Amino acid sequence: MLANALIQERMRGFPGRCRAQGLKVTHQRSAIFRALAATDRHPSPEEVYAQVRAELPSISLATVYKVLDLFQRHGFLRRVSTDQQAARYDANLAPHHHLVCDRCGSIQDVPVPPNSDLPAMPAGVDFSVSHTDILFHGLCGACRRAGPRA
Amino acid sequence: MLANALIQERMRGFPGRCRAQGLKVTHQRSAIFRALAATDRHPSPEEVYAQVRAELPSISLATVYKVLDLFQRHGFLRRVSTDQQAARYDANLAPHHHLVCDRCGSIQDVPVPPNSDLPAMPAGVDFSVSHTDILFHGLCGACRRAGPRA
DNA sequence: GTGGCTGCAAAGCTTTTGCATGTTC
DNA sequence: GAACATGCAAAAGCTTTGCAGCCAC
Repeated sequence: MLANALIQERMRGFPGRCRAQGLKVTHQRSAIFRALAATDRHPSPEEVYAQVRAELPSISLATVYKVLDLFQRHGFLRRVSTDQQAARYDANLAPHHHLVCDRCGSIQDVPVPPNSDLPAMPAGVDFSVSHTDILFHGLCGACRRAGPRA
Repeated sequence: MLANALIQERMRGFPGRCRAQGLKVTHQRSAIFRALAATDRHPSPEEVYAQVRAELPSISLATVYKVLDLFQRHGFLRRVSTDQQAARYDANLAPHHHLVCDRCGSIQDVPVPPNSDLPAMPAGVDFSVSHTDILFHGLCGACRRAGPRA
């Protein structure tokens, strides 16, 4: 669980930012955004749904999918690239990388060391980069200690 | 289409490498591996299936899935991390990064500049890294030229 | 009041599974 | 011949869609 101060920092201005983009502020949207702001575990839509249902028991999974997609298109969230089946979302918009455990599927944040550069694109490639994702694949501490076959 | 020399280079020793790992060499497996060795477009299972069917019309999609997974677990292929729905596979095992077009979904290889280092993991993080994926997201040349809304 | 949002249910796409048959070694 | 691989069909995820009713503005 994250510090309350960070959660409130992430929630600050949420209604205003929605309205600035022409989005209506509904209970469902606030609850979904709060569920993501309150964790650094990069939940899947199903996990967001489970979390939000505690607060809004009648919300539907379809709404969760629609809102997550909406938030992503408006830059409130990012979708984490992973080769897992289910999508994973991240409300941490500060620059950081990800550690993806290939056994249990957990995703941890890695802060970017202050003086580090992103890898450079070679000159002359016909592509305009909007975001660089860095994923370290391997085994998280718990899975590594669980042994080679657990 | 890739140069024949590169394709043959990638196919070289394929039967021996299978047997060395205790895998039987079937027509289906050879055709699937060749389909991936012959392209740098990182095809999805469905695309591999379409390609291989030209040669083996009776192959099933389930076999394609099983063999792609098998090859990945034995290190013959890598699965590209992307947030697209369908998996994408890559037979290029040389170090390289990927350009992922967020509009059309195409994936291009980027050679790693010779003197570049991978981003470092901060010390003290409890995670053992086996592979680092670097994904540049953005728009490919064709999509960018197609305009902001195409 | 109106346009946009939600909930529901159905459908769509991707992937996995169980099992009988066929193939490699 | 034994062990393993394939093909089929069914099922299991995950995600999207269409639409009637509801809600924020």
